[in-house]
Amino acid sequence: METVVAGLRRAMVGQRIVWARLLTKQLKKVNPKNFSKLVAGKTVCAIGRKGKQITVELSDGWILWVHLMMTGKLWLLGLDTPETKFDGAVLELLPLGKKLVFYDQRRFGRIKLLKKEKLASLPEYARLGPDVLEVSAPEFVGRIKKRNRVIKPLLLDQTTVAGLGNIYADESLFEAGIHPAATSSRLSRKRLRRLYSAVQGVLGRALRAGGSSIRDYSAVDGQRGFFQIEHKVYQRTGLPCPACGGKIRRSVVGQRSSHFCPRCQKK
DNA sequence: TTGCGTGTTGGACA
DNA sequence: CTGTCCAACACGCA
Repeated sequence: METVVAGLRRAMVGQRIVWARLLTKQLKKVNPKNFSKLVAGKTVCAIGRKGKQITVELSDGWILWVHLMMTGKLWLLGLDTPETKFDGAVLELLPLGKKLVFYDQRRFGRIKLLKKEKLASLPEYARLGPDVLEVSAPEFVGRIKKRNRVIKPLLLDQTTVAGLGNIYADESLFEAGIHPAATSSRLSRKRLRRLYSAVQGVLGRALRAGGSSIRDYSAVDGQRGFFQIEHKVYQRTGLPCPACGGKIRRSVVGQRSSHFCPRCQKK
């Protein structure tokens, strides 16, 4: 996410949108036919991110808000790149000479067009806890400690902390030696501080490696597979634990698959 | 052929 | 407050 946003920011800020097209019917208040009229001629003045939500701020105070969900992508592609049936929105940028494409195979992703001052009251935005890359250790520990929930789903709950997904949650819990089904309120502050360090360490390494952690995740230019992160437990069911050599197990916790080492990770 | 699993979230319901 | 089930959707894979 952060890598995607950084790439978009580098390329898009200051660019003028000369043409746009909306192909999804998601924007109930915006007629697809008027979409281009609403955004064309505007300049991109900033790209923001909180948790997994991305904002493209335009020069007239409107914001294009995007959540990529499972399979959404934001790509900067050559103007001659053919359209696909999974393109949800397209913005043509000059003088860059590329188009920003919101591509989403499974169509879970969401986009909205709203005034800047309405962002804070957007329910899904207002709900978010502090961004995981900005939260302090004491706040992280406090927010988890005061809840009485299974730790893995609590980490995935974006109101706890915004930005953690299934892969990094599994990797972080492994790094911290905490079982995904452990109860949040029963974890000692010491272990939660260790979890905080693990989260920051895992995310820091991922960022330094270029951000992508999965096979078909792609950089903004659509090139794929450049930066592969070695997962220690995620989708390594049955393989040896990198720490103790025991078998990594998979179980479902809070309706999401979880990968962990039963020997290294305790409740 | 069929069913399962996949990076996410929100709503209904107990 | 907490947990569970399901839905949105397309596709790879055994």
